[in-house]
Amino acid sequence: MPSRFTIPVPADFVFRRDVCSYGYFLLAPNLWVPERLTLIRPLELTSGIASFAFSQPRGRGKPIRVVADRAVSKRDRDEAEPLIRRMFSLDDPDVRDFHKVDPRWKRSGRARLFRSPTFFEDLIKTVTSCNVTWPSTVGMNRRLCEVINPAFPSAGQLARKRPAMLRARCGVGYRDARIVQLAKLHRSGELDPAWLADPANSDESVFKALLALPGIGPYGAGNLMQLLGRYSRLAVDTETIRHGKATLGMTGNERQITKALHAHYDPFGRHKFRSFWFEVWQFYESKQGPAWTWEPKTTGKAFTAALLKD
DNA sequence: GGTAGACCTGGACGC
DNA sequence: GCGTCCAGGTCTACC
Repeated sequence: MPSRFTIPVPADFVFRRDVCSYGYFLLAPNLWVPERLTLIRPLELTSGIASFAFSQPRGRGKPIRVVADRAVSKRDRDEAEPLIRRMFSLDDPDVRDFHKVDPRWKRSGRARLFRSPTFFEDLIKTVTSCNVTWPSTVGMNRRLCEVINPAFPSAGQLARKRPAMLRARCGVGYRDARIVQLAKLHRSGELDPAWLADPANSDESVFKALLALPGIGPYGAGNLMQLLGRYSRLAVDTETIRHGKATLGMTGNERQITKALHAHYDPFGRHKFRSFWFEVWQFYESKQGPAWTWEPKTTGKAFTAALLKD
C-alpha cells in the first residue's frame, strides 16, 4: 500500500523553480513530469528500492508532498529524508547572502541548485558529462540505471563491475576504468564525501582533492564544487566560453576568455558559480521556455547552447 | 609550463 | 542505409 508524507521546506522554496534549476533533473533515474509538475525517482533504502513522486501542490514555502509506490516505514522515511533534502538543497544556509551579493536574482528567488541524493551519484553524473554532448550524457545515465540499478548504481556495485562490461552495456566509452576506479576509492573510504562537504575544510583543499580524482579535471572539479554547495569557483567548459563570447561580449582565444570570465565573476565571491549559472539558465529558458515545461524526451535532450545555435 | 594528440560516442550531414 | 565528420574534457607524452 502506497505511503504518503510531507517534508517541510524553507519559506522561499518553490518546487518547480528549484528542481528545474540544473540539468541533472533531466538525467535518469530522475523523471520530471511537466504536466503534473512532479519529479519521480526511485531511492535505494535498506529495506529495498522505493519509487517516490514529489510535488508541492500548494506552492511557495508549502511542504513537499511525497507519495511512495509502496509502504514506507518510519525508519525508511528517516533514511530517505536526508537524501531528499540534499536533492532539493533544502538546507542551503546562504540564500539570503547570495541575494545580497547578487540582487538580480532576488525577485525570481533563484538560488538553490538541484543535485543528486548522494555525492557519489553527482560524481558519476559529472564524469558522464565530460567530453560528450548532452544527449550522450542522457543515454549513459539511462543505461547505468537500466543495466545495473534502477535507483542509480551504488559505489559498491560499480566497484565490482568489469570496465569492459560498463563500456559494452552502458556505453560509457573510455570512462569505463575511471568509473570503476572512482567507485573503488569511494568504497575504500579514500574518497570521503563527508570530508568534502565539511565547511571546516577550505574550498582550496577540497578543489585540490577533487582534481586528484581519476577522470576529474578543472571543469569536473569546479562542477563538483557547486554540487557540494561550494559556489566559489566556475566550472569552465565550452558552454561557459560560449556564454563569455555571446552574452558577455568577450573576445580572444579560449585561454583569454577563461581568464576574463574568472575576473568578471570575481566580485560575486563565494557565490560566483550561482551568479554565472543563472545567467546561463536564463539564456536556455529564453530559447526553450521555463525549464519546468521541458519534456525530458524532447526539449530536455536539446537544451544546451551547442544544440540551440541553429 | 605549455601543447598536441588520443580517447569514445551520438548526431548531423552528404551521398 | 552507409560512411564521414564533428563536438565534447581529461590524460599522457613530449618539448
